[in-house]
Amino acid sequence: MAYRPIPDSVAAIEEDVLRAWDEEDTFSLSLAARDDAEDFVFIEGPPTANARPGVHHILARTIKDVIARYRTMAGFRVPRKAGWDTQGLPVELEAEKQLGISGKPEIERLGIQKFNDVCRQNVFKYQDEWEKLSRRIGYWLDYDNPYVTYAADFIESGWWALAEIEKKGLLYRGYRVVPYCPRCGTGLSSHEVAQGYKDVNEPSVFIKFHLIDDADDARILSWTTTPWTLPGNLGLAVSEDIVYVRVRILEASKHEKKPAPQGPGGARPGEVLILAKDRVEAVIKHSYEIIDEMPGSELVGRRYEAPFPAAIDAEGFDAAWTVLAADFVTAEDGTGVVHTAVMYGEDDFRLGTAVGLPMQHTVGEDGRFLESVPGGLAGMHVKDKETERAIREWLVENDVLYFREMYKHSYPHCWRCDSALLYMARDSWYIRTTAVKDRMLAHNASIDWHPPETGTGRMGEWLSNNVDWALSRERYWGTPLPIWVCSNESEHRVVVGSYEELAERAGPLPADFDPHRPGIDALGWACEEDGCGGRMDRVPEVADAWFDSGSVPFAQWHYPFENDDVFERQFPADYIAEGVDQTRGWFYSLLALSTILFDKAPFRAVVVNDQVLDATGRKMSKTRGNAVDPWEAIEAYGADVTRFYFMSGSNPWVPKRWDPAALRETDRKLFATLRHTYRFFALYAGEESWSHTTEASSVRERHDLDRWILARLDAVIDEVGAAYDGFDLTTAARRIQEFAVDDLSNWYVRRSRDRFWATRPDGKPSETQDAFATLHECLVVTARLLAPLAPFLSDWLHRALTDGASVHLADFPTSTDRSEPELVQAMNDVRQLAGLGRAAREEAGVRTRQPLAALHAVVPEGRGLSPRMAALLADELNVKEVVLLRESGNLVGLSAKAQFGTLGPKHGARTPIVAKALNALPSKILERLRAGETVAVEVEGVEIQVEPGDVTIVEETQTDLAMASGGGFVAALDTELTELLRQEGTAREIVNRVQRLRRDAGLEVSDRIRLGVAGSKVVERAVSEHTGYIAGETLADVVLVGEGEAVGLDMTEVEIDEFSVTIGVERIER
RNA sequence: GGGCCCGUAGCUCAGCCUGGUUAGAGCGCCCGCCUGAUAAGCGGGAGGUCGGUGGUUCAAAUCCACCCGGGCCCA
Repeated sequence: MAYRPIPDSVAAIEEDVLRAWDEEDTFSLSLAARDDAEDFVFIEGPPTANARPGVHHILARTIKDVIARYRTMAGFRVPRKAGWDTQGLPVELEAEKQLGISGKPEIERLGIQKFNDVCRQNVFKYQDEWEKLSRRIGYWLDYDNPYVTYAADFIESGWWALAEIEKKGLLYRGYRVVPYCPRCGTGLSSHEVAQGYKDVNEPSVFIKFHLIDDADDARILSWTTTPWTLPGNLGLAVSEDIVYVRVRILEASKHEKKPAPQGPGGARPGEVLILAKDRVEAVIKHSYEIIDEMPGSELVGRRYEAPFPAAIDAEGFDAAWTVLAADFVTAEDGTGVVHTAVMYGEDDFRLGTAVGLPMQHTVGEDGRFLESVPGGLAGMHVKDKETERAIREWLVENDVLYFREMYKHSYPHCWRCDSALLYMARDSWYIRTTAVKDRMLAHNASIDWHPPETGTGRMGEWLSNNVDWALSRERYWGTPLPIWVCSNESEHRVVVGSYEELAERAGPLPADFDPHRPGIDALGWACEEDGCGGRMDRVPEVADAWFDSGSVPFAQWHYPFENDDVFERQFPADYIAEGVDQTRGWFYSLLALSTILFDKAPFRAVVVNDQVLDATGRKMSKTRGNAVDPWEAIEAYGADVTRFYFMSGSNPWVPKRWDPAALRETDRKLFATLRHTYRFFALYAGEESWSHTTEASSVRERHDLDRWILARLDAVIDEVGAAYDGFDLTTAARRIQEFAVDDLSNWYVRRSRDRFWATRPDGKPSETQDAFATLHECLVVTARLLAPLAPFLSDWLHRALTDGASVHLADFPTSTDRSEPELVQAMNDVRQLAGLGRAAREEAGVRTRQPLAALHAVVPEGRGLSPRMAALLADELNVKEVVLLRESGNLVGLSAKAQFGTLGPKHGARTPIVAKALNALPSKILERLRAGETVAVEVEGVEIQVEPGDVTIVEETQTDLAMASGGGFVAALDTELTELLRQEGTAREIVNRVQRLRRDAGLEVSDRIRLGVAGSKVVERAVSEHTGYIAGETLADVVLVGEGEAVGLDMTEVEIDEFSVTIGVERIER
């Protein structure tokens, strides 16, 4: 049969394969083929379909795909449901942008219904693009039946989960300080905050709080990096254990070169300031004297003047504007006195609750100061530059600013809209994840993390500092919280766990019920508590979108309302794979919900990938304009190459630089080699009319090269299988590449070339069938090994080699018992010697085409070189014979290399001296050691027993032959040229020139020719002596030597060394 | 301030867990070779204080401590 010619272009190959997949629906077939098999469960982490996929998504999706394809081939059924994350802030932001509005008031003015309609339409704005890219890179997923987080079924499962959480008493409403985005108008969960830390340089201020009724008229000095919280100040926290001092400002500045204070504010000579003793040096900019020292406890209870007196009505709160004791205060930064704004800090809020401070806001939901705030600040946005200036002016006017300086720190920003977050006390719904912290830690420890340190470190550390999950979002497009609360008594509440339950209470629902706002907001009923008479209304919030993604394991099946059996089978998942940024994102939300609802780890294994950086190692970002378009990459290099590059370059969890040079290299190295190897195979299988239905001899009877490459193949099958099993895709990729390039192409095919044509020049019968059968098997198996990583070329090759069967429907190869350790070792030795022999040739300046008489070789002790191996080596190096120096008895001396591993424990500090002595041992003693004797040797006056294992003995040679050595091997070439050798060399040169002429003339490899050669006597004699050889190599039926003979041939002049030769090649028509 | 990762040749990375003699690949560069796969392939060479300092040890890229630089994540 004829094997298909392989297209030159990668794109053509990949398009061929894509077409085949579409036509036969290979993905479905691959699932159907495993219908009765055990499930290997994968969950697709849902991408948000409201942004274009980037090149890093190829990395993440490749990992997912490789493992799924491998497990399928290994005998599992691996269903892969696509999924889309469709709710939450990102979608709302996109809608706002499209509608040209911004912020909650404008949304409500427009109407929630209209707004949510736009959200819904926008969700799949980029879905096509995601699907297109995913298909093109060969990421197999069931895109026809995806789970969609906004679907009513999906949301109902979420409701069920929340009702369960309520039943367990883990759902509560709390007034807590949360990171709040004033632009989005919602609090963020801790794992969202985790996404948005940025380094900022902001003003921090040292404030003088004027004590009331103080003998020195002293001011307590406090420090804050958030001046906007000062109007909300209600207390000053000190530590009872820290020592505080009163310092009096003297006239001169302490820092002569840099007179302080900088900027406005400052302190007048004679003014008395109070702060922690340890902070004086760092904080006080003037020269000063310490006039008193006291523990913080002495300050507690003192009253001071409010910096913004009217901002808060503290009538009836005795603790307001007093010094308070708190255990969170340290003297490590600031002044050892912490300004406390009850509503704007977690510690502050806790302290305020404890001592009874008023809970009043000075900042509104929109991030602007309320009317009560003096100084013209009302209505100003707290984070604006002008606001900062206005606050500063107020502080200066009221003589409370001591010092202002820029302070660099990292501060959380909204991960979507980039606004600086404000810590604000908000009413919010929580899941009490802290109640299951230990269980989460235990489950996390059971997960097979790749790499492990992400599990133990990043995730583990995070979990041990777990805080309750702030679940609610005061937004519009999301899973509505199914919580109905009584208008009379907030303790009367119902968490609705299904639409059926809702219908029972609120009346029948339409068939196509949509649970989204605002429709759901209108549903209510009379409070069911006896005699209450209140009305049950839904709380206005929606759920954090992470709640949706965390619900995927059950909600994708609409569990528990249907598909119980599927869910049971598919939970927990066997593996997931996402970016490291999901540690506190999806990985966490999965773990939290799974622990609360099922007390199980939601996935058994996870492969974490890091980012893809640009070529210079910087993060890719749209704003920087250094993001690589995934389509460009695929057009330039193909999907296989891109996938393989990501997998083979380094482990997925190492940050990667996008390296076009490495991509090209990947193509040239592995993929081009495979294409060439196939082309070679197909060409000669065609010439020799071989097909894989041809009977070959049993492996035992085959040539050394065949048995060797098959032994290697088996070893590689085991290594690659084990690597895939262990999620070690990088090792799998590298092992395959080494085999395909180094072993198969660069040695097996290279050494076997002439075994692929039946008419061998030497006239001996060849084992062509065996060679074809062996190469065919190697190619088929390599395709299968490679299939998960490079699904395109592997499938193309597999189909071409096996009558059209897709590689993705094949089983993963298993090794058979064909290992031949001695043969593999011997072949390694030969390859070592071949390398050294080439080096020796280069040393001697003798080209390989010139035959030489002999190679004198040394192999490491205990190893030999069979005649067949020697012949192989002789052929490779173009020498007449290979002589083992040991056997020829020539030129061999011995030298020793001390083995530190065994010597060290025996000789301790004397090891280096002993080693030196042993390395100098004479051959006579080494002979005895080699024979297995233990020998007594004197080292610096001390006799030691040297055992055979203490040294490695290497054979050495003293020779004037061209030689190279290394690793216990020596290759020495006899470079003396006899007349015969010269002639033969010339004959080979002629062959080489003729082959070039054949190719230049566009001849087929099997075309027969008439050959004419003319030149000097030396050349003509060489040709005459080797006519048979030349004819055989060049497929010349007729060889005409000499000017007079080669008449009628079109002669070309070529150079061979110093001779000029004319050669004529003419195809013989048959 | 804390957690995790990384720092080895001009570049991209192995090796480190389990210490052992002259630290390996690939790319790039220089030189050479081969070619019945050929806009390929092979070999050789130059190139490294293994981020720094200290420690443990007969012996440290490897183990420990501290520091420096980079990244990610948090406070």
